[in-house]
Amino acid sequence: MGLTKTDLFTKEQNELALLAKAFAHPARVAILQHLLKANTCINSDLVNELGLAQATISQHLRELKNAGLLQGNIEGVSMSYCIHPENWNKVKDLFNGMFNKIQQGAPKDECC
Amino acid sequence: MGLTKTDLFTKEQNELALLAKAFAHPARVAILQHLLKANTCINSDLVNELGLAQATISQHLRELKNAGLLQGNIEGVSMSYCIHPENWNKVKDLFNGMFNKIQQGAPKDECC
DNA sequence: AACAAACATCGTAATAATACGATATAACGA
DNA sequence: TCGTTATATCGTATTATTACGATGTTTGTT
Repeated sequence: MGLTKTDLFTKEQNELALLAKAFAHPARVAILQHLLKANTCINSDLVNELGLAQATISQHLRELKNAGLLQGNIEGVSMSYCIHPENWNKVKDLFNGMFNKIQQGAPKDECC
Repeated sequence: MGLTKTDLFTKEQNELALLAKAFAHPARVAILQHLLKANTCINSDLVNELGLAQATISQHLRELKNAGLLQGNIEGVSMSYCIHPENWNKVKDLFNGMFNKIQQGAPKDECC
């Protein structure tokens, strides 16, 4: 036990869950929000900004990159990160595909 | 260590992360998708639908309820769950507030 | 070449999440 | 009342996440 049963679910369900997991830590939300403002940043910017250790920031950046939300470019001695625009919009559409499935004028006493 | 440093982040960042965590498991995504279609369901529906144990489904339902995404009503001997419409729309707006902050016509070589 | 700056990765301790059997509770029907 | 049905909760084994010091690697500088 303790292991998510991935095979029980659809590809879309697993994909959505993995993406949500990328957003599921305040440090990663903070990194994304910082990037939305600043466009670009490096590891040490975030260490100063957030107050977490360098190794911790690096780990969060890797997870965001693995999820496809960020891309990184070598910029001299440092690593420049930014949001991956295409993927960002795909993720946005994927979430909204779910968010918008709700019936707005739902029958009043259908449920709760 | 191993404990998220909530105090380092803003209220919004922590709130977004908590909500994302609710979406961060394929079983919970599946439950939400089922509810978007069926409007209403009970625990045992989901046990049949998803193939997880009753206790596991109950646990996932509680997490979705705690996150404010679901509401539940006693319906005779069973518990009827549905999506919480107001909160659902609030969550949608919260996520889109982030998703839409990206500059669409971003400068080409600004970053990556 | 030697040093510094910027990161990534490793190792690991602490904590959280996942899954489910077992058990408790509450409502309905015979 | 007694049994059945539907769930919630408890306990717990397993796995995943989080955080950071230590160390390695790469690039630029003197």
